Amino acid sequence: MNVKRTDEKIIRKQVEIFKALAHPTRLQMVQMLSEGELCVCVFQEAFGIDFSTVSRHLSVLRNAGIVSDEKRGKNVFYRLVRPCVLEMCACLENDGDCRCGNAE
Amino acid sequence: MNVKRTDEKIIRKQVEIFKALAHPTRLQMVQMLSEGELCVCVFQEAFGIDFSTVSRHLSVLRNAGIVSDEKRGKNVFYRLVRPCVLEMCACLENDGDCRCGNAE
DNA sequence: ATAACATTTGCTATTTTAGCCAAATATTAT
DNA sequence: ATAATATTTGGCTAAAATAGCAAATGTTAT
Repeated sequence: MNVKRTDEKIIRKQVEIFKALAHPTRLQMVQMLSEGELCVCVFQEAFGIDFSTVSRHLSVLRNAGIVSDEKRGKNVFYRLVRPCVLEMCACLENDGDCRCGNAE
Repeated sequence: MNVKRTDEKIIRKQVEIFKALAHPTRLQMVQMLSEGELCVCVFQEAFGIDFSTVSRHLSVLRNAGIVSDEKRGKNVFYRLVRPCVLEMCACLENDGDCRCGNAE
């Protein structure tokens, strides 16, 4: 059988990105960033979890290349650098009736 | 701070889908299905892993609503029911230069 | 220099996921 | 009915992900 197989390296990168998005807190973080950059403290307040946990989640997103960070003063601001993830989420929201790209 | 927060139920569903895609074997399965339905045995051969493992991966994809299964004769065929995941993968493939939806 | 604040990193306990084997189930062939 | 084939499920173990606490780091204010 010669079914299409994608390059291993590409698969690994895609998996890393999907993995990063595969957590409720991180996914909400991404969506909160749709309006623009946010400081770490904002996430901490919004979720009411430990700072260290917030930081870890953000670093998962950063390592996957979904967000970038910038230090200004004593704060660190995160911003979305891969806005297409919002498209993905929007697409998935139309549950069961997803015609995006009508790939068929 | 009144940042946008998506409905919890929607988030959970999205997370389930991303989680399903967040594994190299499953992601390749999805891409193999882009050409059309495939029998379980094809995946088994392609990956050389245990049948039970193949079956488990497929059920993760099915529970997430990404594929559907149909039994015909003594075989079970899986097919993609959410082709937009292919769009997502294609988008992520343009590493670092993803302008899809130009959401910015 | 010291203190206060914001964030990250090291460590540990807990939970979740992955993958195999063996057993169960379902379908077709004999 | 029995055997052979295809797939799923239960049980188990190893590996990975999550979350909190405490300590470390870097930045601004005193």
